[in-house]
Order: sequence, then C-alpha cells, then structure tokens
Amino acid sequence: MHNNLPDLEDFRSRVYHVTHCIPSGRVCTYGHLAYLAGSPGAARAVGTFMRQCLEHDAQVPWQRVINAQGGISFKGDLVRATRQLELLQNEGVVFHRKFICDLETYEWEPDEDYWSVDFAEDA
DNA sequence: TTAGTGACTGCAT
DNA sequence: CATGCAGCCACTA
Repeated sequence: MHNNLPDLEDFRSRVYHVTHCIPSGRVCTYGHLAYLAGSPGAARAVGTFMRQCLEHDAQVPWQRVINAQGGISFKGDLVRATRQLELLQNEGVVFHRKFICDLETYEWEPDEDYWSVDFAEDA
C-alpha cells in the first residue's frame, strides 16, 4: 500500500482503519473490507482479526462486518452472532430472513474522499 | 522455513 | 436451495 495515512503499515492496522469508516446502520462484507484495506482475497484473515478485536476488547464496530451473502457468520459462536444481530438491528438494519439482511440496501461503499488519499501518493 | 488453521468466497454437485 | 470443496491471505506454532 502506498498512502500517507498514519495507521496503514500492516494488514491489521489497515483493516482497523477501514472498519471505522463504516457508518452506523451500514455493513461491509469480509471480502469487500479486505479489498478496501488493500489485501483483496484476505476475507478469512479479516474474520480472524475481527475475532481478535473482540477478544482484546478493541473499540471497533465489528458487528458491521458480515459475509458475502449478507448474513451473519457464527462459526462456533451462536451467542456472539445473536449479539451481532441485535447490535445491527439497533442501528436500523432490517433482517428479512434469519441472520440475513439485504446487501443491496445496507452494504457500505466508501466515498471519494477515501480513494483520493490512496491516489495522492501514487501519482 | 514449513505446515496447519480459520467470523471467507465462488463455483460445482 | 443446501452442501462440499478447493483456493486464498495472514497468522501461528
């Protein structure tokens, strides 16, 4: 990655930064987040990092990160998934099917400010 | 350095 | 529509 933001040296810092850009009431998929963070294909790694954020009690809107099907992933932890569901519902996200929301409606896309930073140093 | 693991994904059954 | 599976990336032992 080539940009001048302060926290973007390693993968975790980049993901951490992008995650904070997701506004309340919106969501982002693991794959999309990995792409935005400059590591396309690292969807699984993003999930791993989100889990670590919870374990370390980091201040991150981890609940806004879901899978490419618009669903909440709850590998081995239905409790966490339920908490995630409630947090998102409190933000206004509607789940039409159990643990599934409409990505067309809620998926977040970064604005032009986000991209202008990356291009600033590249050019 | 190598091998194993996982909050993932997309395609094939 | 539900499973299965191989590919992928970052991390860890």
